[in-house]
Amino acid sequence: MKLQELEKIGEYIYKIYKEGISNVPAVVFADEKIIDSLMADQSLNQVINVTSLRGVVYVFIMPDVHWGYGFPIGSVACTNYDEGGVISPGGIGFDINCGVRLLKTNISFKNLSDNLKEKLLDKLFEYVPSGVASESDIKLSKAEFKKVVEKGLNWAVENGMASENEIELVEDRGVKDNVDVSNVSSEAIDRGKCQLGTLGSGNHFLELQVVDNIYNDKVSKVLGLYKDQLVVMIHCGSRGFGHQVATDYINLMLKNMDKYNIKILDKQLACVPASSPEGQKYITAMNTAANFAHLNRQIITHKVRKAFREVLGKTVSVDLVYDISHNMATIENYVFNGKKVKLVMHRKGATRALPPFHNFLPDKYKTIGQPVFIPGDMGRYSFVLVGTQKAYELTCSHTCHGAGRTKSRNQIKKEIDYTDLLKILKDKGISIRASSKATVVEEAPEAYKDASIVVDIVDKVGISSIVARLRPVGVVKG
DNA sequence: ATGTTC
Repeated sequence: MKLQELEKIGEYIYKIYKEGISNVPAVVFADEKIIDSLMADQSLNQVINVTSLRGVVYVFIMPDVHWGYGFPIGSVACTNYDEGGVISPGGIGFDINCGVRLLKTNISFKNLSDNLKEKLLDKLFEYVPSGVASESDIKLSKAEFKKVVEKGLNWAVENGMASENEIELVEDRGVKDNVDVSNVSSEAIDRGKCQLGTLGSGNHFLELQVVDNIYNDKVSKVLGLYKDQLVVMIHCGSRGFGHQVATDYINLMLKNMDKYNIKILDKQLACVPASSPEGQKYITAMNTAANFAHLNRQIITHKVRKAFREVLGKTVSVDLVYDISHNMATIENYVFNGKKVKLVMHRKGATRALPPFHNFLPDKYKTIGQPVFIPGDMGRYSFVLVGTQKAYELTCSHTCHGAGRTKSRNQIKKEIDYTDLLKILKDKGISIRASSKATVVEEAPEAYKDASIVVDIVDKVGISSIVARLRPVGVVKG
């Protein structure tokens, strides 16, 4: 390669740098096959575009990388806050604070009859609205909604949908600092006020899963996970609310970039200095949407508990393991390569993977590092990992977020038939409830890499450490 | 991802 320099710098580690464009190299964690597909794809240009942003100091690309809006999904972009480093909504994504939470039950899967599993899925599908325009049974006025999103998970505690102990297991206790709903548009509030406790569509899901394999007994024990245990994984975000916040601020930034003399290679990289008035406003609006997403996953958890109790009785327990975010930006002082910098850390399809004894960790997980959940596709596996010291040193404490798409929605629709897919899943013991057949086909396992491949890479590189494998047995989709 | 192509 000439201008687009790709250099292998270690086992599963590459650098990408384009002379005259990149301010810093992107460090890519991948195997050869992933590198090949990256080089053949638009996502290569997106990686290079990110390395050209003003004030960018570190770019990390994860093995689940694929094309996204402006920034590739599977990227971490850190800019220097004190030196005019930018913040860009495209580096966070439209679904602000999309994330995953894992719930553990006190039920062994072998004790759950098919009949009860089906009943449970019926109830879950009934109680958790899913699909694009789905609305919640919680309908708030605009004024009420504003208070609710400012309170974040504290509102769930006040309303009996979460316990004080439980919210310790959510990043920032589910209440972001620096929230200001007055920087959120009236349209966003309109879209969000009837969507709390709804799943959404696309790759979002609620799954009944079984702990299928344990790779680390000690850590599993601390997390309260054991083989054959029934668990619940929830993957969703901030719905139309976050989407509108992102849209509003992309437009605002496009209008204001000239003022800061910012030139970008793609309109989708719209950005302003994080310390500018527009940047500050976006940060407060993004944090408000982040509160929404935490609350959304919490309210869904409450509904899951209701469904479980009705089907399985009062002795059933459904406890939060942890709640992670994979579309978010934070501003943090970080010591990297011996240098202390205030970083604007954009993570888009990337998960925080904090090392053991990090300040941000809840007491019960201090010794093991931050729990990391990597959802795979509906037919194969999802994974539990933990953050490591090596992630602190190599990626400012980040790892991957999923399997990564290999086929577009349109492509997979041409290849897979809904009825065939349902039969294949049924033969594997996986039942489905979905509000849209098209969505199920778009999310077919064949449209994704096997999450095992991605997880194996991050584990071997050491930017997180594998703990357990989870296998889906029931799926609720939008 | 999304009141599914502003």
